[in-house]
Amino acid sequence: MNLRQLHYFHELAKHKHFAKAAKACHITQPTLSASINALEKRFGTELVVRGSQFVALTEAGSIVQLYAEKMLLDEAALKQEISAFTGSH
Amino acid sequence: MNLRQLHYFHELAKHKHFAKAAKACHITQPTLSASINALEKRFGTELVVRGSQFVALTEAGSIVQLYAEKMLLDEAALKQEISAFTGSH
DNA sequence: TAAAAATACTCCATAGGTATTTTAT
DNA sequence: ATAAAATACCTATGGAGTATTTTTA
Repeated sequence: MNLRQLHYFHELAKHKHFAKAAKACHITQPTLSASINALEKRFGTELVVRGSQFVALTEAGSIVQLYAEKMLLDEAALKQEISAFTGSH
Repeated sequence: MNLRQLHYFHELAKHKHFAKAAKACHITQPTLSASINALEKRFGTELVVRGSQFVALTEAGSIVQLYAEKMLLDEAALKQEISAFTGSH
């Protein structure tokens, strides 16, 4: 599990479409698929329901989404604080 | 920037000693050094003061430490929630 | 049958290690 | 002199891509 995977997962949860999420992440669809698969393997549970008209999150997926959002906001805030710091010196 | 780097950094901030922190992370000292260097390069600022009797954090390093602690706790909580979830089904 | 995701590969970047050197006590 | 961190080098894993196949609406 890493922040990149959480970012990709968050975009997938938002778009509910692998190819569109991949485009938003500036990567290809197979790369996004592989990343989501790796995350599911790591957690030992499926995070998305595949094969229907739209992609839905599983219960576990919803939990991941909540934490992903929070942690990605923290990541952005940290980068912001550090860049502001370096900029002022 | 990734969670692994934040974990290593957090252990370094705790131990104030590269070799001891590396041991706590179950990696070697050069690997920890490289990871910290990569983090500093990414942020464009030094995070630790080197070359004295003890390792101190820079101002930027203190900010990183705060976020690292928070994000690592979130990571642990997420893993916990997911494992509890998978365990119950 | 068309679109969406999965699969099968290939390639490169980076995280890891061991051995060694440099640098301060 | 010794201990701590840096550097040099090598290896392996994993994240990226392209091309293709499978699947389902």
